[in-house]
Amino acid sequence: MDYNEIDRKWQKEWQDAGIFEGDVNNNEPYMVTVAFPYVNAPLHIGHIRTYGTADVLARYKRMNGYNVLFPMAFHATGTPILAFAKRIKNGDKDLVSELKLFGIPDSEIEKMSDPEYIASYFTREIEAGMRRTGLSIDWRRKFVSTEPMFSKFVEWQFGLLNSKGYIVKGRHPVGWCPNENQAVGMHDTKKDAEPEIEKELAIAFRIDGEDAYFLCATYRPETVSGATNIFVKASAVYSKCTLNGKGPFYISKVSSASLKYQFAVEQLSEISGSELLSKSCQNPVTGLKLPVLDGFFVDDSLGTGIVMSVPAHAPFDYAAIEKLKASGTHVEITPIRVMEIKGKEDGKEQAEPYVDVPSMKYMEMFKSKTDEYAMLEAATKQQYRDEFHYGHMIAEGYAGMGEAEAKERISHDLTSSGKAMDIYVIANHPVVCRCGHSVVVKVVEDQWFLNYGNKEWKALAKSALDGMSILPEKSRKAFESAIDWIDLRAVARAQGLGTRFPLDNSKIIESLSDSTMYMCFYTISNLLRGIDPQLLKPEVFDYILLGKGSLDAVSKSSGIDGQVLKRCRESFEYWYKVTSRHSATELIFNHLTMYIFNHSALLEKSYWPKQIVVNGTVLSDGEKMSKSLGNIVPLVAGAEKYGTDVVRALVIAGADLFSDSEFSEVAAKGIDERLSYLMDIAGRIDQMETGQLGHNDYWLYSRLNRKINTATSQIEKLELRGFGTSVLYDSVLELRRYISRGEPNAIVVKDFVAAVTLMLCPIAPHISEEIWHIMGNRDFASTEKWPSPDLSLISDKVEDEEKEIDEVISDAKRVMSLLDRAGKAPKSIRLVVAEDWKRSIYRMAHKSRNMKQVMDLIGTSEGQADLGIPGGKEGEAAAYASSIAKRINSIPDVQSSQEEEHTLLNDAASFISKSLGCKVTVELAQKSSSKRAGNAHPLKPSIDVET
RNA sequence: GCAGGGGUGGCAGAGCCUGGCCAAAUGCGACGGGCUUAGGACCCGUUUCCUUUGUGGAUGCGAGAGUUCAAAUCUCUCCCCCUGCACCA
Repeated sequence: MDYNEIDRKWQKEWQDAGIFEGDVNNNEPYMVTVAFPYVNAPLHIGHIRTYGTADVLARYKRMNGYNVLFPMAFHATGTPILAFAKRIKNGDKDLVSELKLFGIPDSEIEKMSDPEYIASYFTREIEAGMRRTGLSIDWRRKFVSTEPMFSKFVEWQFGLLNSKGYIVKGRHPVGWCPNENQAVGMHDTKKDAEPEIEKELAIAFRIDGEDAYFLCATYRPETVSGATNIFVKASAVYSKCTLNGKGPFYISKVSSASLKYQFAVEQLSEISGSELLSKSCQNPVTGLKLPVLDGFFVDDSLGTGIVMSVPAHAPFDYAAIEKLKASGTHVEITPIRVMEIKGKEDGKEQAEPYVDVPSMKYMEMFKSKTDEYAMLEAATKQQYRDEFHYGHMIAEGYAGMGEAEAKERISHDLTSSGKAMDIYVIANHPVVCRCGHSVVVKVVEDQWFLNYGNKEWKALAKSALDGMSILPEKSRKAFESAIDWIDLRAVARAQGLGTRFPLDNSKIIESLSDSTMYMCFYTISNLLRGIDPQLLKPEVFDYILLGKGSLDAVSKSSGIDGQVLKRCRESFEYWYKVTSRHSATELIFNHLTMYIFNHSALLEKSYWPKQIVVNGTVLSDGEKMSKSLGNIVPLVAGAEKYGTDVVRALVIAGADLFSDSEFSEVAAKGIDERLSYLMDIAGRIDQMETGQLGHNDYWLYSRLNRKINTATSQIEKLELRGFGTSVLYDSVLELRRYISRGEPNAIVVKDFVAAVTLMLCPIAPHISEEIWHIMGNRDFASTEKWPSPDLSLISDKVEDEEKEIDEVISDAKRVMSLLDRAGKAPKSIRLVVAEDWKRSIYRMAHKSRNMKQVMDLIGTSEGQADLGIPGGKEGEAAAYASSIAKRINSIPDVQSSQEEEHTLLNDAASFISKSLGCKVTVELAQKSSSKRAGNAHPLKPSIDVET
């Protein structure tokens, strides 16, 4: 079928009819918003996961009579667009080839050294892509996050946050490129490595006979009392310097250069590492005299370039000492153990021989590693892991404490007595900036933060969350932890596009923080369009969003027409009552949580979000879509190639909300086949007969109404995988069976296809619309009423009976194939229907799930009468009951009588006969002459194949 | 490391909340057959093992233990995988 033609036709019809434009009216409102796209790339099919899921909800709600608003805007603030422009300017080949992958012409790429142009180009492209995908968006409300009128809104937001005391000032470590002199994040580094910043404790070891210290950075300050010596790198250059006026300290020259982004560093002198070897110092806790040694593993660019050596707890330290000994250096060092392992139940440590030097044990554990360095790394990791979980201090002053507690206490003790200080390091060093320089840690003073750590604010956010529906519900826990976890968030940056930070005009508001409330702005963006942004003073938004002040006063002071202000207020009040927010799962820990916080802080409770929906991503043939793999499917190209609805169904309904969905050609073909089948049937209804409804017809009605019932509850919860399977795949199966079973009834098929088409509409709107019109309807399926189930037509009995027919056929086929193997050809088949007393026994067994009770009943004459066992059949009944005793737990609930079953099979005999290619007769067990009559069970007639 | 989500048949993926018609839906793949000049599409069958004029049995849902008349489903322990971890959209 020609999807493209159908897609375009209905997109145009919808557009012309304006059915997706939402305006205030008397119906119940429902507003759906999605994380707006960042305008530095075209859409690929992965985007449709989130946008499409939101669209499904919007379309579903629309069909349920809600007045739906699904708006869209564009995100352009922040640094990526600037970086993008710069890369184009520098002729970055990777970026250019990536853009070409999306089919962007050279003539356009050339112009992209201008950030403005990038934003406008992709804004157009993305909108076109969304339109091409049939998203039911009200485009009249679109805006870009860099627009002046939106900036005014953001300024209002931050002014209000500040007045509530949620903005604070402090110091903060960031990844920093000393060469480019700016903060760097993941997208600024080679291999897109995220600079992981960790805090270490730098401990000062007083040098004997000199007013100076060795400054050792360590992750494990709790082991300091086990320090037996100091390691330096003999070949490196060290610097004697003060940090923030303290010291003087010896640290490596390289580290002194990077630490100046954290401290005021005053260089005093330089000295070679080998010269340090003659010095000694004191352990700050135990007072032990520590020699200085050359450590083979010491890297002068890590930490401070000086390491405290704890051989008992650090495999590297132990190994370095052994190495020195082996090379003939005179070393007299006894490892000192500071903790022991308790509570590990595998018993290994009881038997271990190196109890005084635990690190030896761990080295032994990984001795199979060929590479010594890898062995030591593995040993270090394992030892730390064990000691973290099971370690208990034995060192004086901290005995009995767990590792974590001891670490905290010792750090505190050392820091408060001036013997140590915090320093930040790049944990995954080296992280290299795109410019080629190693990234260091810079502590930014006077940084502005949103204080998400504020207790009252957290409580507000929690209560907002409690009042919200979260889909899928199982992700609620993630939100709860996110609210607990989120703390200070830097909010002003030196660079990037965006809104100036009201408290410091030299800064730009960070781009995730400026997009936490923009959903409100949709309700008024179309009304404010054309108004001079300068008029949008805070009191305007106070009035519109908070209902503060009087219309006249605000109109007068702002200079904005009172009618406009009034409509804005009404629009906000109307739409923002019920909002559903959609995003991908990875935004739970930042955007979505910030969204909750900001809404709960700024708006009245009645305008807090009502629902958040999160979804997984899209894989392409099992792989994550990535530029390097070249497996990104651009959205428009995908829609053109496979058909919009095929892509939509695949991506949206291909997986559970929370898991990743899979895009593959094979699956696309599968969807295509089903959609084509439905369309084909719809076109053939006219040629079908009508007549009296038979068993088969009631079966299809039962299936249909059951489907409507369950599918509706599934789509309510956006369980779209199950929904899609039931509405698309199962429907096709059911229709096929129905048609092959006998004369299809036009009315029944029409009812079925109509309901299925309407339910399919949110997922596959274009094809549904087409089918709907093929069936002779004039109005849009998209605005049609969602089908409601007729529960009275749902019948377990009818469905069980049809299932019985299918099973008779498949069982008979099996028997026939066995006969075939034996070289016998079937002549005719007799189906023998089980007696009613067997049904009584089944029912009893099903109800009681206790065969003894049933047997007891058969044993009494009253029981026999109750069960309808004819005289003389007691023995047979008891034997029968015991024969089914084994499967007591799987005895079905039988509703049909023998008479009914007989009629059913008789009526279906021609169908069964046709399926088997053999004559079929049906008889009652008590009247049957078949030897196999006794084998008949309720719903499982005995099949006697005569040869 | 912390937090969240997972581990089901050749593969993908239901089922798990609310234990029992679950040898486990559905799809894909594979194999055999039909249709066809042939291929595709379509249709039928098989796809853990054993048994077989059938509706029977064994094993079985990451590993182990437990609760129960009964466990893929409930409890505990362990192993493994995925995602996120902040100034970055």
